[in-house]
Amino acid sequence: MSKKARISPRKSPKQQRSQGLVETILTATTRILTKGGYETATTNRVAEIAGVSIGSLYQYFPNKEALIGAVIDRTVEGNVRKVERELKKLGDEPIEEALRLIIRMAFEMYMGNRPLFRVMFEQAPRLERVQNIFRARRHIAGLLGALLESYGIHPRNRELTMFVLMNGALGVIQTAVFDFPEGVADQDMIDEIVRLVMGYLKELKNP
Amino acid sequence: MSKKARISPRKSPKQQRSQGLVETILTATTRILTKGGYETATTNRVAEIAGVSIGSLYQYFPNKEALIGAVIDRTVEGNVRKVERELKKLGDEPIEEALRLIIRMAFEMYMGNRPLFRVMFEQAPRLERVQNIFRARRHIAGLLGALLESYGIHPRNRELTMFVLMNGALGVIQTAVFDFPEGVADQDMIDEIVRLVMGYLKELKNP
Amino acid sequence: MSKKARISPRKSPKQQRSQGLVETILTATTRILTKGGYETATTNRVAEIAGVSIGSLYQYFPNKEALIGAVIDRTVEGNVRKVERELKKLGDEPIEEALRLIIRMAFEMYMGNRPLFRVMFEQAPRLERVQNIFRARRHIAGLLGALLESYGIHPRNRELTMFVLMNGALGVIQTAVFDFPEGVADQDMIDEIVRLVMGYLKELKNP
Amino acid sequence: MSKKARISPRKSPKQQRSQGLVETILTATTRILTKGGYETATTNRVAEIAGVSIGSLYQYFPNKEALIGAVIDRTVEGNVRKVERELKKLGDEPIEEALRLIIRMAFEMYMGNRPLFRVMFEQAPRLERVQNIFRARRHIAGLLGALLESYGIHPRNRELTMFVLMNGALGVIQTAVFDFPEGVADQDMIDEIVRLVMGYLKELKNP
DNA sequence: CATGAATGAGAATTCATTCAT
DNA sequence: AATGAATGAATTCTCATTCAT
Repeated sequence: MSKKARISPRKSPKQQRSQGLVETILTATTRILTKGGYETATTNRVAEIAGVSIGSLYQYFPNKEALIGAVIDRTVEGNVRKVERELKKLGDEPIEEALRLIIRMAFEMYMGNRPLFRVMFEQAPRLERVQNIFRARRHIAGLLGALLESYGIHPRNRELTMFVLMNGALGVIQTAVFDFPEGVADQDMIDEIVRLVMGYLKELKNP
Repeated sequence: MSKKARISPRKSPKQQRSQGLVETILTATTRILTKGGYETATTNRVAEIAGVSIGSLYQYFPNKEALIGAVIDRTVEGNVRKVERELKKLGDEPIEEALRLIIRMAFEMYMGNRPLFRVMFEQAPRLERVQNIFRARRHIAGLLGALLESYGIHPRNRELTMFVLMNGALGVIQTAVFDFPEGVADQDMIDEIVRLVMGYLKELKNP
Repeated sequence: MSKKARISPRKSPKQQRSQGLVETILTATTRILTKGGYETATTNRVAEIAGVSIGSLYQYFPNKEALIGAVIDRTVEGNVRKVERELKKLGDEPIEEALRLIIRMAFEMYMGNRPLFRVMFEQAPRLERVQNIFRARRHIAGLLGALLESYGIHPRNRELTMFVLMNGALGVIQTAVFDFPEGVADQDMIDEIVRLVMGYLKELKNP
Repeated sequence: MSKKARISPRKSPKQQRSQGLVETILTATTRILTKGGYETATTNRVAEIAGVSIGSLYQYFPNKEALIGAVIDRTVEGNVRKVERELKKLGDEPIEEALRLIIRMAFEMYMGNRPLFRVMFEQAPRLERVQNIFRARRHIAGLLGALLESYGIHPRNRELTMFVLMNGALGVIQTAVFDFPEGVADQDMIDEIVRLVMGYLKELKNP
């Protein structure tokens, strides 16, 4: 039995019925993953919760990896779209305020999906999905870079700068999601991350 | 009969022979984990690679979780000790230089153990080892806090500050470990993280 | 996740194929139990003998206990039904003759299933099946009590009387099954048990 | 690895130390068997409880079967001796009273060792120990036969009579040990068994 | 003789995947 | 296409037994 299986969906479902099926399955998988983690997400259970036969599941996902991978992709894409939407909403607020809004959004996004993020982080490597995740991050970094330019900030090495800025902030958020320091209010945490980012930006100007 | 199995080693190996055995098993596990990830680390395989019978393995680790947990603990402890050692070596260099040294050390530590860190981050939650990991982080954060104080830096909320500082830097490093930006030299990355941290510290003084 | 596993069948087999499967598995288990005792009845062996995959076995029995338990239940129920059938056949023969028929039936039932009865007695306690067995015994005791009443025998404490009568007779039969006295004909043994029971009944009348 | 192992002790221990060792091991085994049943009586556990090394245990018992077998033998022998002692104490009481005393003794013997008797009944067959048990029963049946003769009772087929008498009474007692009827006093149960036996004896005289 | 660390065959159970209907 | 019963390789873990010290 070959373990080297395809990771992309077996067929691109074009008919409505299939579309719905795929959607149902992905939603069920996401829910199970969110509730019980990877261990509880057996293919049979997914099919059962989705109200679909296990055979049908395998009609659309050649194996479990493809299924989990699709969930990750869908989640990542959804998040990217959400960020894009929020960025567009931004008006002419001062840079610090804009960053605070973005950071709060990220904070809430992670906090609201703790278990799923955990699974994503756990399983993405095995599933060769990390690249997708990192591509998404780079995409968002690009958007943020443009935002900063619009505020007149032109780092020497823009890619590197955005990498540090974004992953610095996310590093704090991610850890906070798992091990939030006692006695600290969410708001204070967000303020502090803003400080980290603002300090970095100032440092770039006057090193 | 409790199915909630012990997570600590079954017997504390006091005799030389056993000491060696435990060591051998942990080393083999680490190697397998490093090479092939959690999925490849079956208990039988560990025993085989360690050149030990499966029975002996279970003589010292009541179940697989305890084994993996022990590996995580051992690694965490080793890292903590290493950091402590490096911190002691620090002399009277300017603060920026001290931070650079510490950041480089962390950078190299992660880079040199990529796969193991991945497994640790993956499995720690299931094994209730996260607390150990975070405790270790907090311990180091405390040491770093003391270091900063020795440089005359007295944050208002020291715990929160150290949390942000440390996890901000580690966030960049961790991501870099998995997705290093192309065309960037290690040295540049380290410099940039130093900038992130220094900017944050200055921001604390003059907000 | 409860480790206290279900003891009842995992799914109630409604389709013909499954019905047959469950039947096949139970029959195979009974045969193995009869031939080699509990120790030889490994789940894998049962599956093999039944010509069924081990997976299928676990599809219908959540664990080994449930399997053995089902065998015991099935056997007990079968025996009860058999006794009921025989009791119905009874006509207007004199009481002694009626008892002789019943005793002979019990004698033959035990004799024909020696090893299975042994396993049942061995494993029933662990499997919490004893209650079922004793309930069955009490049920039959009730039927016998009614029979006696129809012959004008009204013991003071009917439950106790039936307990002694029935288990007295069964005690002899059970031992005989394992250690039949040499030089004694089955018929003589049965006659003697009838004497034991008749003597007891007379004693009740004229103590 | 041969499963057909010796069942008799590996060596007959003649030295005091060994005698004590064997005794200690048998006692520990009995205790474990009594408390937790056969499943809990692993050889390693027996050795531990006995305060003896597992190696020493195997010095005196070639395998587990021999160990359990020895426990059964010892228990059976002890019981036989106890019965003999009690029988000797009997004076010139009327036969019914003598029988009552004996039955009460048997009743108490079983009641006081429920779990051990259960194990004996379970494991004896596998261990080819049944013969010993039945031999002991026959021995006691012989003594009881002599007792009856001393009361002027001369059954036609003495062996068969004693078989029925003894196993009839024991059948009631054994079942009572596991499933005592509610609302019945021990004393009443014993009286009823006496009635069963007395009725049988009368039946022998005037059929 | 005693020790107890070491052994490894074998048992129960799971779950991704297939395929006859 | 859909179904879900059936499959069986693979995994964890136990415990009787051995043998070097």
